[in-house]
Amino acid sequence: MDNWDEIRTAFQVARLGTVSGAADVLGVHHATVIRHIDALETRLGVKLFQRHARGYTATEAGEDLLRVAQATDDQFNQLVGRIKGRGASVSGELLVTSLINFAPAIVPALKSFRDAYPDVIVRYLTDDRVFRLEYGEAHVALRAGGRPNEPDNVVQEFKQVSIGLYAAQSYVDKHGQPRTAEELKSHQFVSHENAESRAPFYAWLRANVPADQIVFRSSDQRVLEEAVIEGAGIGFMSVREASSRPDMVEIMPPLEDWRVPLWLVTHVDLHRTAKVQAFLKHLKEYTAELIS
Amino acid sequence: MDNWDEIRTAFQVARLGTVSGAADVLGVHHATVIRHIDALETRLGVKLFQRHARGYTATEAGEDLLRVAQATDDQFNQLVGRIKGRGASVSGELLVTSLINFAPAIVPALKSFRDAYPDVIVRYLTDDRVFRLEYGEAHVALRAGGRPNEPDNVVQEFKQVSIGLYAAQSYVDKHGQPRTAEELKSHQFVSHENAESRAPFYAWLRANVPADQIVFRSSDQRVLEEAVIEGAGIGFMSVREASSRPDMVEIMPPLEDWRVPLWLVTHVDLHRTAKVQAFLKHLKEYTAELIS
DNA sequence: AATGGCCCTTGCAAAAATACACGCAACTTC
DNA sequence: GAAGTTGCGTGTATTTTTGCAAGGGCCATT
Repeated sequence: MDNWDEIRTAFQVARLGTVSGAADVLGVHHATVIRHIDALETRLGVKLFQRHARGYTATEAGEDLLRVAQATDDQFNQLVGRIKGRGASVSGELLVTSLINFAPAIVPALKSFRDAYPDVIVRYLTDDRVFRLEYGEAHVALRAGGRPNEPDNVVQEFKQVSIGLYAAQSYVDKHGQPRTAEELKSHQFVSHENAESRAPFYAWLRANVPADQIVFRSSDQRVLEEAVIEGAGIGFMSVREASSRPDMVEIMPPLEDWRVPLWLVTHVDLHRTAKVQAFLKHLKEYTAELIS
Repeated sequence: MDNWDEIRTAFQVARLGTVSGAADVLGVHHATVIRHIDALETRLGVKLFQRHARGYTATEAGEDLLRVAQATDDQFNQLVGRIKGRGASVSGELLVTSLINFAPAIVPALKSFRDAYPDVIVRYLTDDRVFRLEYGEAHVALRAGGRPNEPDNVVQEFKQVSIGLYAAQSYVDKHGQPRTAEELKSHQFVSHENAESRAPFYAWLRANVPADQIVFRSSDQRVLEEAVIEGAGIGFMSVREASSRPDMVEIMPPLEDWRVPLWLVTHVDLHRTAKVQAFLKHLKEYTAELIS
């Protein structure tokens, strides 16, 4: 059955009993209604209406169509109500994604958001791969590093994470605390597996510390943090993370250059929706206590 | 929600995930599909799909539409199946109408028809007024007298009822049996209330018997028959009806002129349907034993 | 019996929807 | 990485659909 519009036309004719009445309701010309009915009957090979001087009377087939189309009309009206309401209200699912590193900061924000909008079901996805907003994999993504520039994505600068150089108290007890840039070069370091990491603080490390002093490498940031905490060497850590731990020793004051910008990214098609806007607003207001 | 076709288009896009695929299924150009989606989204004010290089991915609203439209598609397909099946098979209601006089003849035919087609529900309507086929009041009408000539009605000649002039044995016992036309004029007659009745045998009566000899009148044919049977006077009765009663005396042999033609009338919109055709065929085959 | 109103029907012109064609971007494969 | 495939986006021409207006039938009322 192609051409649902003809069914809709026939529905109104069956409901109202006249072609003229249906034409008025549908906002089209009488002739159009007649042509729709004729086309539908021809395609079905069955008369849907009996024509007479006072209008159109539905046959059994027409009555059957009336019942089905009435249900359809109701369903569609409800659908439109839901869709329009969904656009205006904050409900349904909210898919947020980030690197796993940000989970400790994001999760409380999500919890708080859910408290504010109990109709929302939160799904927070983390993975090493970058989720593709344009495939509908996420509504909001938190990205770090260089400004994302995918087309069709709306990018907002969110915050900058201050990064400092730290060692565990146990490391300092054992190896001493470097005081000058020259002393640094003889210390042991923890760093990222990928030597060409684009992060500015890793670039700084490559420039200021011999490669053979980097004694512990991993591809996972959480592993690197653990290594520093365990005293395996000197390494980078967010200021916020380090200050929440009692036994971290700041080796150098954080440099401007080391700061990592964070970006909130949404797909352009979803950016305007009330739900996404509400979440972005909530996240920014929550920001005071935010981000490791 | 106007434009159900756009919902159908969106349904296929949501189902298949690509505009091109939907266009193939729908048998239209992919540009048409894009325009439908754009129009629908503009009207709703909500994005139904996220566009990306691999196709279209449904948003929440799109998913909702998909579910509703899938149900609608199923409903419509079932509807088409029922309607086409109804056209081809013999089922549903069959509305037959006639004057009450023919009930004794019609009812057995209807019974036999129902035995042959058990899926049919028979409704047999009788009334003094003429049922209007064009309003869908009946599928098949049995009419007597002059050939019906309403437009849009298909008229078939069915049978002719032979009418004779009869009296009850009790009447003959009391008043004797007239042998000549002259003797007839002094007998008592039962006739129709409406003196101008167009039936040819009543015209004959008016021409051959003085009005004041018509001593019993009624507007109901069944009453007139009862009157004749009770011996109230001489009256017309179908040959078949009279011959089924033992105590009827034929006053005159039936004249050619008195024969009443019967007509089977159907509305042109219904005449071609299998159900009506089956009934007409059945009725004609049943005709051997038919019609009082 | 005549008349006005309502409604359907049909030919023709205008308008709208559609197909076509080309361009572009992303992904796949060799 | 270069060529091929797939799929979307948009301007233009064509086809289809629609609106218009005149015609005719039926019904109810006068």
